Order: sequence, then C-alpha cells, then structure tokens
Amino acid sequence: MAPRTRDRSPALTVDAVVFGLDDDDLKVLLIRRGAAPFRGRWALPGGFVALDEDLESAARRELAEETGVHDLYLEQLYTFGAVDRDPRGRIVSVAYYGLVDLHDHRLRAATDAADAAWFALDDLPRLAFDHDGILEAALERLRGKVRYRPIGFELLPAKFTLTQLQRVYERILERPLDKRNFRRKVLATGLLEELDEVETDVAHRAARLYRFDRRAYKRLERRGFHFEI
Amino acid sequence: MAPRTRDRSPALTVDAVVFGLDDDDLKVLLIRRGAAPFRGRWALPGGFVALDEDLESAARRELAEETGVHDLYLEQLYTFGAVDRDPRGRIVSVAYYGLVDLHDHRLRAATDAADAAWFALDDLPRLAFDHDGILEAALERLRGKVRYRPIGFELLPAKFTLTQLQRVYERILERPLDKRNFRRKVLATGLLEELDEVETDVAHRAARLYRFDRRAYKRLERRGFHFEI
DNA sequence: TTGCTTTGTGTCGTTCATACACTATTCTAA
DNA sequence: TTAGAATAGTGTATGAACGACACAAAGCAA
Repeated sequence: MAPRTRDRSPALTVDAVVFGLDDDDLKVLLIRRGAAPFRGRWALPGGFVALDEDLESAARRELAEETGVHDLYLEQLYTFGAVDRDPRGRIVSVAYYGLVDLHDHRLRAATDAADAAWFALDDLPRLAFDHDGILEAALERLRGKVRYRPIGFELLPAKFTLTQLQRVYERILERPLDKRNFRRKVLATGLLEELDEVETDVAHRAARLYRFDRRAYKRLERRGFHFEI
Repeated sequence: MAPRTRDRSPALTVDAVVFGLDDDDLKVLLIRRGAAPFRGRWALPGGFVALDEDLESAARRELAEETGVHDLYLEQLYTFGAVDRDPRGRIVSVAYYGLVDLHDHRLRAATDAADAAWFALDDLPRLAFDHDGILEAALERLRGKVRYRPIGFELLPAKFTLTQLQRVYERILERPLDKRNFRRKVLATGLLEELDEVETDVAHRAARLYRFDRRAYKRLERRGFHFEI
C-alpha cells in the first residue's frame, strides 16, 4: 500500500441501473446528458463521489438529483474500471442496480440531466460511455438473483395479486410460468401474507391481495435458508 | 456527472483475498505491513491503482509484488467505500478474491510487505483497516459460489482424486458430504475427465485421477446450464 | 340473462435428493 | 507370506419436489 500513486488516483463515480415495471413491461431509468462528452445521448444516472459520502449514498444522491427517484431497493453491482472507458480521463465507476415500483415515482430531471425517462428494455437508445455493458451486467444479475432471493416484490406496490407477481417473474426471466406451480411455490416460502382484501376496479372477478412479509424473510435469512422459483 | 468533485476524488486501491488449500485446510494469504498505518499488523495484499492499469491488473500486480503469487483465478468481489475505513483519508478499495493451489506458489515478500504467509481460517490474527470485513465477505461469496459454479478445482492441482475434491467442498461448506452421492453428482456434470492414471506414493489403494474439463465447461456455460453440489 | 374475463384449485407420473454398508485393492509390518 | 490397516469404489430404496395439465366459480358488462 505505497502512497506513491496517491495524488494521481483515478477519479471515482457511481452509476445506477434502476428497473421499474410498467404495464407488465420491464423498463430502465435513463437520463439525457446535458453536457459533454456524449451531450444529448442517453446514459445511466450517476456522478462523482464526494469525499465525505459513502458510495451508496452517492448513488442515491445522484439518482435523486437527476431523476427524482428516491427510497428504493439499491444494491452494489460491479465496479467498472477499464482504462479507456471515459474520454475525460481515467474514471472508475461503481455501479449499483435498483428496483422500484415506478408508479410511486414521478420523474423530475434536474442538475446536469436534461431529461429523464423510462425505456422498455427492447427499445433502448444507444447509451453513453460503457453504459450498455453496465446495463447488460445489471440485467444478468437481476435474472440470476430473482430466482433465489425475493426481490421481485420491490417492483410491485405493497399490496399485489399473485398474478401480478407471476408477471414480474415472467418478464424478468423471459419465459412463461405455470400458474398452479408458481402459486404453490411462492406460497410455500411462507413469505407472503394473505390479506383480507381483493383488488378493485377490475372488469372481472377480483383477485386476492398479498403482502410481502419482510419480518418472515429476515427470520429465514438468518437461518441461511434456500428457495428457488 | 458534474466535474465539480473531480479534482478532489477519493483515492483508489485494490485488495485481494486469496484462498489456498493446504493439507485439507483452507488458508488465506496475508502480508505483514511494513509501513504506517497499522505497521506490523497483518493485512490483505493490495495497493493503489495506477492511472494506466485496469483494476484487475492492479490487483494481480500488487499480489505478485507483495507475495509472489501470480497466475491465479481472480474475480471481483465488492467495492468497500465507507468514509472512515482508512485513517489516511478517503480511500475506496475494490476487493478481489482468488483461489490457488498453494503448493504451486512459493511465497516471497517484497515491496511494502515485510512478510507474507498463509493463515488457517480458524487461526487468524487481527487484521488492519476493515480487512476482517472484506475477508468475511469473500468467504461468504466463496461458499455461495462453490455450490453452483465449478471453482473448487482452482484449489487443486491439475490432476486430482475425487476424494480430494470432496474434501475441498467439505472444507468450504463446513459440513460432511456423502461419498457416493458426491461422486454421482460431480460425475453427472460431465465436467470431469477420467484419466488413465492413479495417485502414487500412498500407503493404501491408489485412487484414480481426474482432470477438470474446461472445454466442456465453456460449452455448458454458453447454454446457461445449471448444477448444484 | 348471457357472455366475457380472470381467479383459484388437485393429481399423477417422473425426477432428484438423501440415507446407508460392504467388497476390492494396495501397502506395511510382523 | 500373511494378517492387518487404510482407503477406493460401488447400488438401492424411500421420500420430496417438480412439472404437466383442465375446469368450475366469481364478478362485471352489455
């Protein structure tokens, strides 16, 4: 740990890949860059890390400043540090990925971002920097993680139907799931609390609502449990 | 991405948690610090990232410089960035974890490291900085990953017996495995090439040697396969 | 009242996981 | 040379979980 390179260290940024679910469509949150380089191009929200803030705090701050999205599930993804990834010089970026119920968050562009918007995954613009690669890595992680950790709930409102939950999994995994088998499995985890309510404003038989039981999850997590959808 | 903090960015280091297997014991590679802070304390090998090198290259370089260990399986673990994790100031560290057959590598302390040595996991000294936490995270990742990715082989010589492989898994997972079930499962993956050789210099019936078939693994990996020990 | 849409439920055959014990081989030492 | 010690190598039976599959009940709209 020689301090020899200390005064000439790479600069450090954070970037966030935030997924949201809209009409059963998986979308990602992008900003349009208001400054060079890549001015006018879409990019992941993010920015430089201040000296007195943690990495995750920096990611949350930039996300809130540039898009208005706050209070979300956020997790570190990977750190991207190829020498030539940023034309401004040597900049290493710690990437996070997040999940939100996108109806909870009205978008609001600010600071350096000229605009902020949700994009469907199969209708993406070309992104600035190496952000295509970061997005790809986030998707892969999401697909992997959703199968053995209950993070699908983060994309839904607090109360949801089993059919909604199944759609989440189907969109993320990109394959249809059997209704009866899916229900059997998710109910067997013991992580869903059955509510005495049904959905409203639907033009057909209303489905029962459920809530994710975070308490039960914490308990199971401690025991190092294992499940798989 | 405002450049406002660009000239006052956190400094960036890499650290490596390298595991090796010795007499069926899982060990970790540490160096004794030769400079302040924490002078004389054991720590993970690591150091500052130069402006013109990738993160993984930096980790490999520091590892070779400080311990002589090179050419190993190495993978990014997590980036640690708590504001107060280093008394010298704001220093963010990208941690890697690695696996080696430790008999392949003669240790050689150099540069800033006063010494380098392998430590059994249940006989660790107190570590410098937040390295206890980094080590803990690496162990957790290793335990998780070894169950669904064939990385156990990295700890063994190129040719090994099934019993040796079973010991690797038992040490990492910290529980005994059934011999017959274990053999059935690992052979079923199709990732082991049975050799026409047996071990030598043993005081009992010699066991058949196997080799990990990287080619077969690459093929399966592309298909997005799935296995679990 | 009829039609439309979606909810909610059970079984069966197959596969996979686990538990479990003895014979075969090789070397060592008497 | 033989007995003993150590480890290799092998099969089966039972229970659990998985996947495939179809229809009646509920509620709303016209």
